Amino acid sequence: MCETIQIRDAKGHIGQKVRLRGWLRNKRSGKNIHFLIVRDGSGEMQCVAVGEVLSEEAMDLCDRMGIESSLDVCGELSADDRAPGGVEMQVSQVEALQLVEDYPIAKKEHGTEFLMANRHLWLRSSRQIAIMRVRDEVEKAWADFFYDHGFARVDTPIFTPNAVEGTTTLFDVDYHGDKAYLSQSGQLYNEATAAALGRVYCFGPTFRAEKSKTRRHLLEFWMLEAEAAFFDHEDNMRFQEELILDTMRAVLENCAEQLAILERDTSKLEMVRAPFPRMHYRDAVKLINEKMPGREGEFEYGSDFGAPEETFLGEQSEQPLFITNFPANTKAFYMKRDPGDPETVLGSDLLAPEGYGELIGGSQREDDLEAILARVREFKLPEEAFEWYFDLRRYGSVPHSGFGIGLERTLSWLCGVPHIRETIAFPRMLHHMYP
RNA sequence: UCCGCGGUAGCUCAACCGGCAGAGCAGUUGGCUGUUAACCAAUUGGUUGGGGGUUCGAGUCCCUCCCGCGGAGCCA
Repeated sequence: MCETIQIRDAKGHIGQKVRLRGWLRNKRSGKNIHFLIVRDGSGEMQCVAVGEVLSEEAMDLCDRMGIESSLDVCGELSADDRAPGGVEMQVSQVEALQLVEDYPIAKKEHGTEFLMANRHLWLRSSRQIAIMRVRDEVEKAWADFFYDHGFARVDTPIFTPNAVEGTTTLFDVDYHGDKAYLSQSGQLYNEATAAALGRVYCFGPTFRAEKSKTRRHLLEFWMLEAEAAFFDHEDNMRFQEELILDTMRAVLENCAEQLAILERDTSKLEMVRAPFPRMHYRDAVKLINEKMPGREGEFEYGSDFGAPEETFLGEQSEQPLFITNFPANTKAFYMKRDPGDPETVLGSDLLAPEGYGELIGGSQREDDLEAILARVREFKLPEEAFEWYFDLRRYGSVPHSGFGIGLERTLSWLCGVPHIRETIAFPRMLHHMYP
């Protein structure tokens, strides 16, 4: 038996007889010849089966083998321009692990409903495989980036005892008689671990029970949240710029093939440069009221931007855009007020270019005990639940900042995928939990 | 939750003013020595989302429920 290889390594085995194990992506047949397109997860290979070489039984097997049959083939690899990818296999031996005759997903178009109901099979398509590869690349890039910058990954709990924000909808679960909530952020815990390790981040699933039904919302999504002691608002934004640039570099360098499958216009990514433009909330409101088609003069100072405003602002520039200094009453209680502009906070949202929406939300945190107590009271939050958090302001409080970045939204932008449901293997959406 | 659109063959869709429910793909059978979503020919396949109503007659009109899609709201 010859050596089993992964298709991605095929170019290094030209002239050798090798073995592939995988699934039949597609098949084209002529008299006495079958072109088996084999997929093994790492790539695709055209395997040519001809009657002159194979037994009658083997040719008959190829004839009966349907799309997504699992198979085991051996043969010599040769360079051939007629093969997609430039390398093909002359099959000398073929075995089916399982013959499939009725694979539900056809080669032609399908609707969203059908594909979502068959998400477990849809994942086998080239486009979905490409997106999952980019996702893997981004996760690796993030892990490397934070490690290289001295951040320790300290994961935060998913069960949490209370609602951090009064207005937000959380999923509740029975915690042996007590009510617990699924985490919507590890931020407060990050502040505790940052006081222990200096620079930390957590990365995990985040749950939001809002009844959002849009192309950029999931009920369960993955968020990376970073927190750094002694970072101020400016340090925080500069660090976010570095993260975005490094993520983009990793994807452009290592996922060119995937971006090509996704037909992503990479020139749009290549032109991204730091520093990203920064826009004061007040100026963003002014811009919307002066320039946004159909909404001139309609936007009220003091409210948060909706999806159309975010899209409009994102489209104003080819660079990611920081919106800073939101009015304090629209943002979370822990954000520090801007001493030079006390109605606003030292926080920023980073909007992706091309209208892909908000990627990052970050801020410098309020580090003064009296100020944060006042904010908790102002927001009518249960003080006793935050006692441990106030301790962080009682024992060695320091200026610190952090941010959260959504993995799926980052992928939507990098991959040029308009709907977030394709950026996670099994999306959890409003009224949609199967498979 | 609200607004809009939709549900017809396994899949993607068509069916004019209410008048015999149709095509492409898939499947099946046959053909083709190099295909690139292979191609060519033939062929199978229907409780038109469920329930109720109007009508001589309903995929089509009305009521109602269910499901999906797009958007809004909501949303560190």
